[in-house]
Amino acid sequence: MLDVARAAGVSRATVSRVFTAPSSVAEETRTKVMDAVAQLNYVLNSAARSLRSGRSNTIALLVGDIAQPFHSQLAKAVAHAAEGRGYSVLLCDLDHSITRLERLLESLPLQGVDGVILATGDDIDTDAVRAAIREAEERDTKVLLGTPQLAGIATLVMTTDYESVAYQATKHLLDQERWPVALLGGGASSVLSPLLKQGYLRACSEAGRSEADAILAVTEYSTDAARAATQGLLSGPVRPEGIVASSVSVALGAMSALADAGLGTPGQIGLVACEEVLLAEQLRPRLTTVGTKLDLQGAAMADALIDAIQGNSAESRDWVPQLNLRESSAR
Amino acid sequence: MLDVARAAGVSRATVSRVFTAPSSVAEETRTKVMDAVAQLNYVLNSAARSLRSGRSNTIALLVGDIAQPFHSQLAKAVAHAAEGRGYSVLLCDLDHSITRLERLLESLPLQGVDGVILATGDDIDTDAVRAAIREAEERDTKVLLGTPQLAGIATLVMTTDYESVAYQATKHLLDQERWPVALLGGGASSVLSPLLKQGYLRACSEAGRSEADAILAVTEYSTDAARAATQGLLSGPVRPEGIVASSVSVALGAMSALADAGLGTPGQIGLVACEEVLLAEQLRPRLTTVGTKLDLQGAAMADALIDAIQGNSAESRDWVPQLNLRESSAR
DNA sequence: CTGTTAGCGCTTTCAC
DNA sequence: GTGAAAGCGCTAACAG
Repeated sequence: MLDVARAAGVSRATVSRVFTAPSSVAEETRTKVMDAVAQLNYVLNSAARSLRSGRSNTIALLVGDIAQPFHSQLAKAVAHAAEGRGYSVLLCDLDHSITRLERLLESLPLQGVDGVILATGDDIDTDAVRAAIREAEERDTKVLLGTPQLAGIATLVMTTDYESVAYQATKHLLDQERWPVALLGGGASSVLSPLLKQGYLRACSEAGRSEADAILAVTEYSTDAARAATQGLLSGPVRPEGIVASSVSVALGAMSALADAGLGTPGQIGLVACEEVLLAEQLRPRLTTVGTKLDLQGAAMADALIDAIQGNSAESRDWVPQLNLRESSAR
Repeated sequence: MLDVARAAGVSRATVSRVFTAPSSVAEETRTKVMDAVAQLNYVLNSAARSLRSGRSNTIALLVGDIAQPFHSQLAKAVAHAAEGRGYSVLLCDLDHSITRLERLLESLPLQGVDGVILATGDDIDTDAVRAAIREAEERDTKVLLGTPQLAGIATLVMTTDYESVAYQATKHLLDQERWPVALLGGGASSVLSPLLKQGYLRACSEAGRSEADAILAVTEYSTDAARAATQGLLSGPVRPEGIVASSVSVALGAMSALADAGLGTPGQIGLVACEEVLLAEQLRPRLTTVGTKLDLQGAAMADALIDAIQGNSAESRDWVPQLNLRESSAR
């Protein structure tokens, strides 16, 4: 830095200012410095910068499972938005482990990340997590929650309205005169389950169907479990004409079971998944979904978090999902 | 740190040594320090540490497209292995842009990452990339290449033998007495294409099929393009009895076209994909693949890179893929 | 608008 | 086996 300063005939402080507060430096001086920087191929040392300023220009992205399309698409959007604003993204895969989450939430702020995005559908409401989030915020590490849980506790929340997701999915099938319609998924590990159930039941009752006739096929969020559950449904006393799958994995299980039962062709049993991912377009039949645009939502998450970090006002937001009509629910 | 030192009745230097070279500190002193650390809830400041030591305990993972299952599964494995060794992972999505790659390769080493894993199948052989890798190595930032390209240039290379992938996939179909067998995919943007083609042709010629009878259905690596290409194949003069799809996306396109043509049921046209991902198990028909175990390969990548960073001997390796027999190629 | 100054918290010789 | 001392490269008051 001293070399640059000398080459430009200024002090190191001025060189620093050119990077941190360009507007506070005279136009002319700035160009001189920039020239010297270019000439000497100078780059700021980020470690020194972090040490001195207390900011690392790094955010951590914590996801339930990066191998899931939903999370990897979200990660992509977050990474691009962050890069655009000069931030690096630390990838932390929780692998559905709450212990790991607690550990990360405790260590990351001390590690020096400026912010954390927490995106998972898993149940994470423990004392340790609450305490860690509170501590993080006290240490001036901003936390953005991408889950309906713990909403009050973090400065920023950016969730999807999952009640509406299931409502729209169910209503769509009911509007096609399908009945019964089953809700598939909703294992206890996910905090989305009760929300999806609410939306499902609301659509049912609005359509004049009693709760007693509703079919809640509770199953874990794995494809295998969902396939088995669907098989049970198909061979049960009342075969559903529509299925609302709580995730894409679950929908894949349902599709398998339908295909095995010779019901794979669109038009017979309607299927809607409660997540919008690229894969939906690549399957056959193409999968109807209800969900938000992940690229927009991910970018908004990064932007909001970085705004908060930089002291700009940032707004929490509840995202309204949309129906993406495709073949799997064609009439 | 001073607090800890005082509480333990030692100097700051000793506290530091407890973290950096525990074996150089007397057993007794070490426990005293550890106790003080626990008591005071002390954590090393990573920025200061990086500044002073010149190491950041951070590696960057550059992937062609994190939204692709192949890359997100790899990322998961890398993240876990790195975490286990005390390293953080910076996620960089190239989004298939070589400009972005060049920029990252130039900036990351200066940013202070200790190592870089570059995993993409795209063609990245430009002067700028070669220069950037060389410079990175000169700056003591280790580079691990997860691509068959530029092999000589980086200290570490960890590739999959894609010639063998296509060879095995093709041979598997030929062994089932299927003919003709088409190779689907292989657009010019991917450096894997020529390797896959080689393996495919080798299997054909070993089975006594002449190159003239081979079917190379060149298409981009997108599902839509692959579907169209498969449709062309099915309505062409010689309908193939087997298809080797160069990626899962391509295989999805082929599956769509087969389903549309009423050939979706296993047993009619055999399909094998040249990547092993979790999704293969979730589809119906389940997709036969040839590929390596991504969790092992990703972990090995992280381990090798970190070994190299830490000055331990690290070995490059060419991974031998395996056939994962599933329904899509059932007889 | 620019320079001076005083560290940020840690590691690492070098003595002892 | 441990301590003293000297910075790593940068930023942020504070003057001017």
